[in-house]
Amino acid sequence: MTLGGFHGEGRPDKSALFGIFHMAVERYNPRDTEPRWQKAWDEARLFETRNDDPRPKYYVLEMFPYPSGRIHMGHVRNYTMGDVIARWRRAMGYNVLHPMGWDAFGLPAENAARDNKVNPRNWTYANIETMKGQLKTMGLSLDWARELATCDPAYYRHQQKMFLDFWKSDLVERKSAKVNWDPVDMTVLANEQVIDGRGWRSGAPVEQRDLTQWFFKITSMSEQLLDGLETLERWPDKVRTMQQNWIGKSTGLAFEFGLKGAPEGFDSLPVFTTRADTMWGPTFAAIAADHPLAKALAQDNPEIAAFTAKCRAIGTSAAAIETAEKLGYDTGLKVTHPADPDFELPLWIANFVLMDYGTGAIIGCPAHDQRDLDFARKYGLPVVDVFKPLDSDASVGDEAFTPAKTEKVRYVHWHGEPGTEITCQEAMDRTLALYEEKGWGQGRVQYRLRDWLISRQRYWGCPIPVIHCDDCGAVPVPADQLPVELPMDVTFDKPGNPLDHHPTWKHTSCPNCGKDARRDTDTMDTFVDSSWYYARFTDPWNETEPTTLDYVDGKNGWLPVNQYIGGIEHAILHLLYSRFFARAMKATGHLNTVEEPFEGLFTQGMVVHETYKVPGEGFITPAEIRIDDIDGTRSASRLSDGATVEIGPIEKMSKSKKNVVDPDDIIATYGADTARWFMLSDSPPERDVIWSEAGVEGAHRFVQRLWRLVAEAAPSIAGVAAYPAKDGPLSATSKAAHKTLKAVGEDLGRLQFNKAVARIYELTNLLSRDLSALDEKAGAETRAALREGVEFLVAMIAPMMPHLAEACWQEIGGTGLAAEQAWPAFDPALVVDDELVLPVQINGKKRGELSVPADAPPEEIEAAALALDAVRVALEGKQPKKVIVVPKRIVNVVI
RNA sequence: GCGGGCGUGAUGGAAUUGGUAGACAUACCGGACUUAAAAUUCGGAAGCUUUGGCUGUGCGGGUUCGAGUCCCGCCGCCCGCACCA
Repeated sequence: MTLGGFHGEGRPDKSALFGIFHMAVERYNPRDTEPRWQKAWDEARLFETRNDDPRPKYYVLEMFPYPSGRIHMGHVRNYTMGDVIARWRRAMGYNVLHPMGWDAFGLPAENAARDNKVNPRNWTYANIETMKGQLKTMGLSLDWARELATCDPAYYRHQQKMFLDFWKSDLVERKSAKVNWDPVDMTVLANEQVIDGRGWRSGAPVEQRDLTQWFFKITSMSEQLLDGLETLERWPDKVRTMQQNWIGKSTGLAFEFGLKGAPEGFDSLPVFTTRADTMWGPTFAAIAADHPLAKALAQDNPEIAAFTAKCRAIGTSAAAIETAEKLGYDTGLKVTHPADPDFELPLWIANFVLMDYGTGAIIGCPAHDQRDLDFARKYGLPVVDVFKPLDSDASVGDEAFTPAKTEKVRYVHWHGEPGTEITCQEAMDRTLALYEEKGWGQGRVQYRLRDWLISRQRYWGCPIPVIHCDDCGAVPVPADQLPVELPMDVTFDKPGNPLDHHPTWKHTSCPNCGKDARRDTDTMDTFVDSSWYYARFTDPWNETEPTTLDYVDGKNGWLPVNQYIGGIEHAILHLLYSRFFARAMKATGHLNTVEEPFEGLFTQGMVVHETYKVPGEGFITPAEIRIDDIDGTRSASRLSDGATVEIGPIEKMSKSKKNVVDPDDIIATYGADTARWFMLSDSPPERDVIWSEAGVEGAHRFVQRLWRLVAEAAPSIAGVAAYPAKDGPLSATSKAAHKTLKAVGEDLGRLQFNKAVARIYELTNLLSRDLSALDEKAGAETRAALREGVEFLVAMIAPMMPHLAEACWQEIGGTGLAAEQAWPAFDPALVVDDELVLPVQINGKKRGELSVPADAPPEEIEAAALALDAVRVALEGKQPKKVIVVPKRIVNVVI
């Protein structure tokens, strides 16, 4: 299972050397040819895109990488898919924008700086250099002239400007809030970056802290972000659903309880409920442990203080929440119902009420809410049925009655006539109308989405361009002082924020009053950087503005991105932030019209690989082992000493499992085309692909086979004009070629690369039979038809295996570069069959076949089917009950 | 718990959206070539079978002339969200 071996040197194999079969054709040697073609593309500047090109535009973008050091197989898969689309659209006549850049800010650079005493900037740029070199070996058709790095002041100066513009437009806010603190990364995190109560990078349980921080007011666009999802027809439903859930819209009734005996300043208690129809069934009210009223009560009641402390101690982790029992503390206070001041309820503090959602206070209606019921049963609170099923008079036991809102029920305890049978929705609507009319409450829309916390107590990020003055407060850095650049002389030897530790950087004067003042030492969340890079690519040369309105969107502009490709892990984070940013940029004049930045989104699956373990020692890499397969039983051993190796489960490639395959090794051994072809074959692109040595070998065999096929045929078809065979023995081949061309185009349009690959295999199998029969005696028509077939094949592989396509194109004497050739047009007349083979069924089971002209009338087909031997035998001279003829599909004789 | 997706040979997966199930590939087996292997090339292969067929797309029903595909009920796996009032 070594990656080196016999392929590497590209020496011709023996059969070719001795000319056993056809003329001697040397093995295709990608290591030699691929760099040559890459150079040819560069010199021809084929992939540099002009903004003023009049052809229709197509913008293909893959999520740009974090410069971690080296590219991995996930990048190879992602960028191969994007490149296929880019090259194919180019061949279709579009002016294609296909740029690449670097998501270059982030914590790993700081960790590297701390551990290896290097500057984060130098570390980052060194990684960019390496990875750019790796991407170049993949043969991607990228416009490197537009390359950008988010850590470049030339980029982040515009981000600082937009931050200030957003602030002016009331889209930014500095506020004190309970925030997520990651104790390992020593910074705050946005809600979206906390997964199961842990930091998304560090995995450490986050703590809640009250801090004053900068927020983007993404909640001001909740409704637009939700509505916009409807328009994203070329997004996966899964991602749309996830965003919908994240925004979490709910509609209901907002009202206020009256408060009796509460501390000074607490006259009423605002509450939100989605079940207005249950307003006559509550038996208690409850507030969160962090509710201001609970805090006030805790101040002079040690028991309450102890209880609220206990609630907080349970923590926020998923496991803790799942096992947590409902806990409550009766405050002794009473609340009064908005519709009837004499209707009093006890006020509890309960651990299952969240301060983050709604108002942090609930109305407890046990009969129709499971949580409330559990709580009521535990503390012996009454349970009052508001409505019952139509067919039963039973009261609620230990299971709350929570029918769908559209279900009709019988209301027994509400403001209307008892016994009314209506749907819950109807009852809610009526209650809401009544409450609004009487002034007891109002309809309200509630969202789960929180504002986007962007402050990070880190060094390697975009500085927040704000100066804090004791007299003037937070003051924007004046435009002529932008960018606020990061200092280079920083140390990472003590924990915390290096910008804060820097001896001089933060000290400045107030732009307003001139007094001594301090710079904001926080930097922006790196998701801010990636929220607008797609717009910057449209004119990265603009020094004065983030975008150039003529080019960014609108009539002659690029946005929205026509096809965006990346991992599902950004379903909420990056994609939601970017959608917000586009709207904010439009609101501040940095975009003309576009609100949705990504018209088409594709989320590709992961690259996974078997894991290997030496018992007692741990994981080892695929390169260190060999696999033996004896009668279908696979076993593995270590190359160095023959030790037994356990073959473990297939998992996402990761350093810790050591199941990674280095793209450099693969490209050095097999070439970029093999790696690209393998990534596109077999697995549907949205699913995980299992990287296997056998699979790569198979892909490589096809590269060699196709090359041999074309090279051997070249002398016979070079200089021949391509023309399809309309009749004769080759007409079937020509038809297959045109059909394949049509189908592959359709597959590529839907990003179904695996299907396109399978069709190309089929055509190759067909052509190889015809080509091996080709000799000097072949007629002009045969040569023309085969020439066309080969040309189609080259055109179809060109987006996927661009180097091999160039080599083949050159071999058959094509002019110019394959990368510049137009996608061929199929002949509509050749993709329809004039003779069809119809399956003939008897009672739904296939019993024969029938060859008929495509335009044969159904009666004729029926007659022919009935004349078949198999049918005649089955009929035994009787009449069929029914004969179904589905044109171009099937005949079914029912007996 | 809620929401979404999936279940097809040894394996990855096709199946024109209700019309020949298993395309194509991987692995495997056999022939040719070779001293031998690799490479190449040709061929085989869902299962059972009394050779006429029968069974077969997680399981059980249903609709239909016809179901991998649609409907109902289960089972299993994956993903997302979750004490969201």
